[in-house]
Amino acid sequence: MSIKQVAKEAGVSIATVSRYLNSPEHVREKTRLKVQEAIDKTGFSRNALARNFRRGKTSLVMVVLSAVGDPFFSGVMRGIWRVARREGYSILISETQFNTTGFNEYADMVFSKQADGIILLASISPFMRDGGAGSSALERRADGTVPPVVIGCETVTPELSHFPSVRVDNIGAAREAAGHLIDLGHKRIAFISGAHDSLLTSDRERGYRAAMEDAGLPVAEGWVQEGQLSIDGARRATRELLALESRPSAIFCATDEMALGAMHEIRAHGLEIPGDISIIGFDDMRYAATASPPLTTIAQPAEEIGEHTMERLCRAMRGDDIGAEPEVVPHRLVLRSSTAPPRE
Amino acid sequence: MSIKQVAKEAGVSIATVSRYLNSPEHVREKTRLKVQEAIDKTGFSRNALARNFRRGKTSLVMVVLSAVGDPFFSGVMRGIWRVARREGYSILISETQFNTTGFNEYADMVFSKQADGIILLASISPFMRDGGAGSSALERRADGTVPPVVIGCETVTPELSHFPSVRVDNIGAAREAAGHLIDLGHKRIAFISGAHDSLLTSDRERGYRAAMEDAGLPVAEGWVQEGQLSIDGARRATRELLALESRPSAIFCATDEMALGAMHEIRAHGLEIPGDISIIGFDDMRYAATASPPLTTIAQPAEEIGEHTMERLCRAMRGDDIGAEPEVVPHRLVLRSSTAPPRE
DNA sequence: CCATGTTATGTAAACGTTTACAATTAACAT
DNA sequence: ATGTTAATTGTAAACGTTTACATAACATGG
Repeated sequence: MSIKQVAKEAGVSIATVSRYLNSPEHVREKTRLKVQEAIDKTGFSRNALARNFRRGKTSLVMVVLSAVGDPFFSGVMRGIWRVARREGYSILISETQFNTTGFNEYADMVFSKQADGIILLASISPFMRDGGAGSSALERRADGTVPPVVIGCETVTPELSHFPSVRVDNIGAAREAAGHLIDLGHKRIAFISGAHDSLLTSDRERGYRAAMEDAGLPVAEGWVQEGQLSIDGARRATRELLALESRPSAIFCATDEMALGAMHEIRAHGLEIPGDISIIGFDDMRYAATASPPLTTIAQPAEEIGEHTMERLCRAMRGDDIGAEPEVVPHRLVLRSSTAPPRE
Repeated sequence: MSIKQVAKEAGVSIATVSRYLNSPEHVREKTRLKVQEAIDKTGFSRNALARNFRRGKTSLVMVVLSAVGDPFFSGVMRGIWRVARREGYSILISETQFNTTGFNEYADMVFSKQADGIILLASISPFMRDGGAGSSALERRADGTVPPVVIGCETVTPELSHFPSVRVDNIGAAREAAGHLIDLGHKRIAFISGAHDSLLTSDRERGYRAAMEDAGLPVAEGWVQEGQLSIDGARRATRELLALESRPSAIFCATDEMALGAMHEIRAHGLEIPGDISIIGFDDMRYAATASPPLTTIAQPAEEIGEHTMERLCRAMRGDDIGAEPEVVPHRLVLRSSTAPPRE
């Protein structure tokens, strides 16, 4: 079962077996054969627990996301996996969903050697939730050590700005999305954001507001609604929007997920898309194209984001200094059929 | 940094510190205070690597699924997480997507202590891909040890039938779905399956065929198409179906994902759903309700499946004998607007 | 104050690797 | 042969915990 048995079986020392496993080129052909034979015979498989312990690394990377089900994240994940596999890492996933795990609890994971590094894809609180077990990683950085963390596709709060990120230019992209509606001739444009504390959508809201301002258009009372990043939330938000006396002729949803909800609600009211109301989303997730009508949206290069994020993290884990600058990847406006000039 | 430093700082032995961490009730109040103080002062956080090594368990469970993005799986994951968190496990996720990792490579993960147990949500090959590094877990079972594995929502091949599963009655449910179409008066009913080697959908196909046979309806040449479990695959399959001279008036898709693709293709041909063609899916994933028209489908209790699977695995990891019987959870036909009586 | 039982703490071994260093062997030129 | 160097193998310590066992401290009742 253990290296020791194999050594005995092969008539060599445990060091030789270990070497055979780690650098076979350093053991003589003849010995190699003996050892391999012993391994086959004993059915040995090296204890990863002991190995990782001895080497002081877990070979695990923790990925924190808000919802596994999100089709956009799944693209990012695929990119992460690709390089993880190449670099010999396994991926540990944590969903923040309802619980309010703070940043420090994740940082602690690397200090307590549960993972070698962390990728943050979700908005998490930069502060620890009170009552934590006396561990405060953010402060412990005083030791000089910063846990290897990379933030993918997420706006960074000032407190977390020590860490690098890989993302799209959310403000610019949102500006472009709103700009598209403005170019079509829309004047009454609403915005469905995430939650008020979601960093993810706050930059997009900023872009929306900037575009409106640039065009000299007002953002009327009630035109910015929270959609909770969910389908149902977006339906509620849309209902509010449709009840407004200055009902918008176009809605910019901060995520495709919410756009789907909005479209559903609009149809439920017997209105047409894009005839009565235009809709534009953000993410270009898998189901955007099969929506009816197919959804106009901003595409993010999900896999690329994943790959770059993981690559950067790998460098950080190797000990390289990767700085704290955000890496901006290109977005793209994807024109489909959910947007059109306003009717009037 | 280590327990040793804390011990020195607190003026106690390392055993006491360890006990303080694992069973504080066994250390005197006064000592507890000293130790806690020392921990705070040194900023100690216990090395999980060493701990797991010593205890011989990883506290990790590997979940194998075909695609993270699948909204149905994400429901299952949520259930798994809930009990994982409660039982102190973290979740390692592996996506089979393109690579053909076989069962043995996963079984090896528990023998090599990379994970304590495995949950299989995807169809994987029961055999090892050749060229594996001399490890054959399936044979090593001769040692009497069976790695703790539970199969969720998946039909089991004979080779894997040593392992328990938690799933819906796929045959019965598919029968019900096809039956619904038959009850509506459809006679020409097509079926879009997964891949030919996908265990997932083969039972559903069986149910479909059984229902057709029961009703004395023929399954004409070309009425069963492979949709590759993907949107695009389903679009291609649907295209084939629409080109048939005996064009079906209803299509039963083995998954909602494919149903979305089918609907998209049908609309692209200028046909109406359910007017010209009825569609029924399977899974009741999140986006089924927001499709246009909302999709009639078979709902599976995703979270419940996840919970039960994980619970059973926990028992297995604890060493209990959990048998190999499948646990069948209830499904439910969800009537929405994508099905209607045939026009003629 | 002693005997006794209970509870708290310390000592030291163990878990299965990896790896620095020492020791041996092989290879080769003299 | 003999020395010199390089390649291979062995010895043993180390990694940070947990835990069985031994010991010490304390409390209780006589």
